[in-house]
Amino acid sequence: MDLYFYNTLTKRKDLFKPINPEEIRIYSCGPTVYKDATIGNMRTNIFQDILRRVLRYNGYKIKHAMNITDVGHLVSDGDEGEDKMLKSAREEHKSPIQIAEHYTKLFFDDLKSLNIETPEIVCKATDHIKEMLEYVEELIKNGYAYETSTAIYFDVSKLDKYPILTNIELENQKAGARVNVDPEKRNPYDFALWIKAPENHLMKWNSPWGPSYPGWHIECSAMGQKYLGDQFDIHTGGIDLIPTHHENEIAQSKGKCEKIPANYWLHGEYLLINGGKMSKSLGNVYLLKDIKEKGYDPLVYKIFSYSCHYRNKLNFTWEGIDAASKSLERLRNSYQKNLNGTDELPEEDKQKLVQIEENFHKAINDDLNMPLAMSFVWEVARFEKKNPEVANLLAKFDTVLGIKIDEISSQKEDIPQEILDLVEQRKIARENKNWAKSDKLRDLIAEKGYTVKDTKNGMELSKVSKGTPFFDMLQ
RNA sequence: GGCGCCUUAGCCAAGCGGUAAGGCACGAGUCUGCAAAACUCUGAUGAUCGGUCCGACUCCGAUAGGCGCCUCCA
Repeated sequence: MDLYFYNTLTKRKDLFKPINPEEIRIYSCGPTVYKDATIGNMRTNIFQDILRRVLRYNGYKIKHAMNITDVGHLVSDGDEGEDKMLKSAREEHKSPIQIAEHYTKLFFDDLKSLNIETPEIVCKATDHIKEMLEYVEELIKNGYAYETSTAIYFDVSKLDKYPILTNIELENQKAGARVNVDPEKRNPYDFALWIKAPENHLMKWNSPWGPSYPGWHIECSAMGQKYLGDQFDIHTGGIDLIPTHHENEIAQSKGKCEKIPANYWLHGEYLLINGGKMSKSLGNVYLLKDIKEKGYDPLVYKIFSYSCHYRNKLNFTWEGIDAASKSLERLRNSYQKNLNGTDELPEEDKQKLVQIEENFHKAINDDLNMPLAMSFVWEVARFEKKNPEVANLLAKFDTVLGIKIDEISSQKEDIPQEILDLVEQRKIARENKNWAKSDKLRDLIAEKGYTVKDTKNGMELSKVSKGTPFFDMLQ
């Protein structure tokens, strides 16, 4: 089945044609590990995960590289200011390496919680200083870079066209309006490839230009080329990376080998909080931890993100999380019911399932249209006949969704004896048709964080955790 | 100043030039001692105005409101 991606490079949906159908090569701009990853960052990681899963659903093998930026970007100014890694290090009284290790671990913990696959290649910037230096030297050799008293700059005027990802005319831009432009730069839009370190700079390496450290964009170019080659299939990142980071990666690659590094550039939109941007100053930054602490299964956030296309802004609200929580619970419920279902599936129904699967496949292949795909997931989840074949289809869909649809809630032995006693008492009360006592016990159990329900098959007990179904049957 | 995006039922949110997917919530019902769960049913003419067209939510223009980028940011 044809696969389409909206390509920032061409500004339209393009049919996906792999360079080598045997292996799709992808590069994703990963985290800068100097602070907690927010749920906004995670939205982008979820989008990248869906991309992987959809490619695999289509039978492709993948070689996916993601960088860990452990030598900081600059804090604020164009090419100056304190390094972010160093700032965190100073504030938290740790070494830059400790900071990087700490936040790298937290980042991967979040990915794990969200059932996001780890890329085949995870590469740290500080492990590739040599490759970066070689890259810069080559740019100088090719005439695309020059040295000033403070840095090595990329000369954008040497390119046939800059920028190419956006339609802006540089003359109309207010370069330097908010940032002081280094007077030694040849063009205001020249960016630093390599920066000469001040005396007391913590992270620095020896180079032909003395103790110094890399600029922001060079790491992705160097590592992308090392692991995926001069040209690979797909490059991804957040939408904010378009005008600067990705533009400059393209510039670097053109300067080095006259090629645009990737054929398809996919960008994920922002997550909004109450209709606006998430920012520390507004105090509306949420972490995955915050969602967990409210008792939600972290995968609830994943479902939540499927309600909106990755190229549209998604507004985060707790109401939305609550809705997603119900959805996750119901989908898992449906899976279990179908797994244990004994309804016959007539040929007609089997045909229907085949048709729905095709619709699902078409939706995910149309630029990862998850909201539409979810509507077909629901069609299956709400299928009238309950049969393991229906469960199998849900499981197949879950290879894309990654919501652990086959997960059931905690085991009986996790339930405290106190609760089990109350349940037993209630059972006796019900047998004696003492409804008043029975209801009172149910309230008491609820107060202690458990929910008890009466079904035809007996009582169901579950911990009140949001997103997991009620499947602890107590006979 | 420049570039760009968005506005669909209470909320979240798709597709589509030919009379609006889905999820959550609400309401009604089936079931149940009750409740819960499950299942069934139920709602929008598409920010406003104008144009093109046999026909527009879907194209074009204008207006209003909201948002993003041009600086580090997913």
